Amino acid sequence: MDKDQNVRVRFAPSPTGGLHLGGVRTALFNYLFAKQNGGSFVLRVEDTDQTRFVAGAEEYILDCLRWCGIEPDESPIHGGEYGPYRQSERKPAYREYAARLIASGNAYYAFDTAEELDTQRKLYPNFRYSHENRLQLRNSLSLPAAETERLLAEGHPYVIRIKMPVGETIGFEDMIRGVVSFDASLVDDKVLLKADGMPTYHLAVVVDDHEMAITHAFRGEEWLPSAPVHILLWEYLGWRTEMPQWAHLPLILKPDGNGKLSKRDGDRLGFPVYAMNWSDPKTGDLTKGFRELGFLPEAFVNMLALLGWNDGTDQELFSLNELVEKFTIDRISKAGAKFDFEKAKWFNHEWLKRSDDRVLIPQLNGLLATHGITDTGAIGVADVLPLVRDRLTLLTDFWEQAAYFFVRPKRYDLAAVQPKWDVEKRAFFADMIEKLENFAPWHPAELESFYKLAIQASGMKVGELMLPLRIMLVGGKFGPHVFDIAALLGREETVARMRSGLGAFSQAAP
RNA sequence: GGCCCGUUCGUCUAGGGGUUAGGACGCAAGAUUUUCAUUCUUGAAACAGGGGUUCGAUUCCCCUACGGGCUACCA
Repeated sequence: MDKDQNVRVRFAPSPTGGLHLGGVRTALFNYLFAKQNGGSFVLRVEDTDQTRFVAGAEEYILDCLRWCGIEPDESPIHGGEYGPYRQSERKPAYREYAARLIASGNAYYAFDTAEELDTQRKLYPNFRYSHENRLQLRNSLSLPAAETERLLAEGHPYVIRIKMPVGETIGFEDMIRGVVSFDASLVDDKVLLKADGMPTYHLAVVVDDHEMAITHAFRGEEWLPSAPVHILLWEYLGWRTEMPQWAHLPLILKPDGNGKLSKRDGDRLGFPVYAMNWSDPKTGDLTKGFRELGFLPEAFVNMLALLGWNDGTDQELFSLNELVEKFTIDRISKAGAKFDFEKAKWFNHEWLKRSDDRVLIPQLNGLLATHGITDTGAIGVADVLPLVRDRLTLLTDFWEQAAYFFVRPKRYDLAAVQPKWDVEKRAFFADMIEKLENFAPWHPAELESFYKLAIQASGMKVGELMLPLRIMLVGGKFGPHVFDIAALLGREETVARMRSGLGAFSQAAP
């Protein structure tokens, strides 16, 4: 791979909906390679098919990339020297090049209707529009020139197809897979320009990559079979020496069973497949995203990068900057990888443990706000975070791990207290509440020894009196050390919670 | 069916002609924690099969099997 100063790498999604895991990873690898080589990362929108264009999708894609820390150098929104960056705005160019291909004899007009092609497909199970049958079909190769002229003049709908050669082997060197070759006569005459005048991906990607001076392109492995068509177009258009270097990335597969990971798998197995929430403006359907589930972008990016790439050491945790520094194409694996949500959560746990408080606090305040807490009062997220951070896998776990610092327990895990609750314990707590009202200093260690001494004096077991206290303060059998909690809650709040807890326990099992 | 790509623990993977085939997730056991987690330690767990080449193949070659992708006027 060259360290060319003019490296230009593009990511060209179709804006038809949310950005799928595979899409984000493709974008990431494109970005890493561009940055590593001091080049430009270009976001181009392949909105070829107007009927499938979804409002807001373009901004959504950009937001997802930004959340991941990827800022394009050029895009429909940023602009740039090579614009426009929307395929729909580049329409005239495609027609022109399609015409050029016809003139050079490498493409032809085809007038076959959808029905006619359907009939062919029913007649011949393995129908392919190719050199084997193109002379029997209705196109400018089979029809007399005059007839073609007439059909065009009368405005009959037509498509333009590439004329694949016979007996040629088309090969190229994939940056990941090495030499890949195809027998051109086995590839069909793909449509390049549709009846509506819009290009198919095949024509568009070649023309756009050329006009945008793209030097390297990472795309999913599903594109490998159409590579011969693209190579031929680069050649027929006279640009073969300027063709970008390609890397076909292995696919991300379903965790169970077989096949490509799809949006449905997420719904079915209970994990997101999109980076961020996406609500389809047409159907109103909401597809959940990693961000909203409580993933940190650092963890998301890290997880994605390690799905099919590693640096050859045992290191698994990488920041985006480290990835830029260490990324190498030759360490991308060739085989598809099954997505593992458990591992994804582990990455998040690790990133949560090592993220700076200043990064987490605003996000956690945002989380509290979604639960209706806009003013945390005397105790802030910053006070609570050190106590619970190691217990978090997702950012959103903060609510169940720490909500009791901000809101008094609404109900108690009575089942855990009831069986062993008795008059003696009730008396102990009544007494303890009184004593605590005057106890100082209000620190975890002092509170703990004071409490334990009182237990000893009562003759009861320590274990039996710790759990009820915990449940009074937080409501259940969870949370950090109970005296840390009491210390942070403060005297007034601790005593108040003990009072109402004592009331509830006594009522349930007097 | 045809074409293309692939195949190391359940999963993500390291390795590479001679290794006790390494790590991570998950799982199991133990320790710590008078809650629940975290953490720590330990354990079970893999080279798809068959032929070559070779003193020696998991590693290189071929075949088979299996998996995946593509086979649209979708990208």
